[in-house]
Amino acid sequence: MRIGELAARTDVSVRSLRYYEEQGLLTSSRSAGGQRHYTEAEVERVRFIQRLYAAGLSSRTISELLPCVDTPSEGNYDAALERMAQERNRLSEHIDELVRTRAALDGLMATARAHRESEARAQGVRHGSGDGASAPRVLES
Amino acid sequence: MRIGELAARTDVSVRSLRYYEEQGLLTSSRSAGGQRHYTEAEVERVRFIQRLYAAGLSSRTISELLPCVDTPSEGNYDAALERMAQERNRLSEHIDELVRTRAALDGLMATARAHRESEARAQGVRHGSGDGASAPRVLES
DNA sequence: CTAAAACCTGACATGGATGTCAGGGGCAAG
DNA sequence: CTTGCCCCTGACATCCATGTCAGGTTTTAG
Repeated sequence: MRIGELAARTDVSVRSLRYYEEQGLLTSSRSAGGQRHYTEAEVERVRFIQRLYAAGLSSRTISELLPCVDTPSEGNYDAALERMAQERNRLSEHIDELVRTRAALDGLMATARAHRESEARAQGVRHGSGDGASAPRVLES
Repeated sequence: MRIGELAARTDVSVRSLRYYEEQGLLTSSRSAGGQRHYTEAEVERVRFIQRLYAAGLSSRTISELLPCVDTPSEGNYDAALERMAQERNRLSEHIDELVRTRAALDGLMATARAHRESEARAQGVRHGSGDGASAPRVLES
């Protein structure tokens, strides 16, 4: 398939696909006229690349990882494994942090709801300035 | 405390703290000479801001959320709640994606280990070209 | 054959958080 | 007062994935 179709099927812009190739993350065969051609396999590969990007890996890191996927050969196992383990850790930490943030957000929402309801209970209150209470303490880790 | 101390205690650069203020995420009182002064409360606030950044919220989004934390008043609850719910979803999706990516990484590592061992078993093999097997299929979602 | 659609390369633009530098004050200790 | 350290503003730099535009070629449909 040509680049446009790959782009459509992966929801990644044509621009980005060319960029991936520039960064050595993706390869293509070329037609006589110089146009890029891809096989089905590239669809998954692009999705995988996107996933790694979403995980916060830089294209340089990705390009260090992919050779191991491409051409498993003795040389790159150890280095790649270490690299992957390292990124796995980073990723886990990041996930934990996001989970904590989500919890904080939940706390914030709960507090907001509670405040809204207490305000609703005290009907006919003075408008516009709330109750003057200090900010809800939802910021702790 | 002055900005340098806040920076040290939150592990956020002085530059960034000023930037937060510029974006309306943080306020400070000023000394006669114009220097920023902060209270203890700001330490937690900065940490919270960092957390939201880490969760992928933009400073604009954060600044839409924080007023609710600061001055809970009728007007901003509904909007802020909706906003928070929305960001919570984004966050959850993001987390799921990262978890999937981590799983994919685990698969990759397992495959790499397996290959290394199978190569170790077949001792004295020709060096440098692996076994010519096609790339491990670890890319599925 | 021709026109439209898709592709090519190369270059410059963007956004967002942050780094960094310049030139000038504030403030405490000696 | 002076020295040293921290602070101020403003501006420009950087990184990185993408967007976008220009000018030209290839492919495909009619």
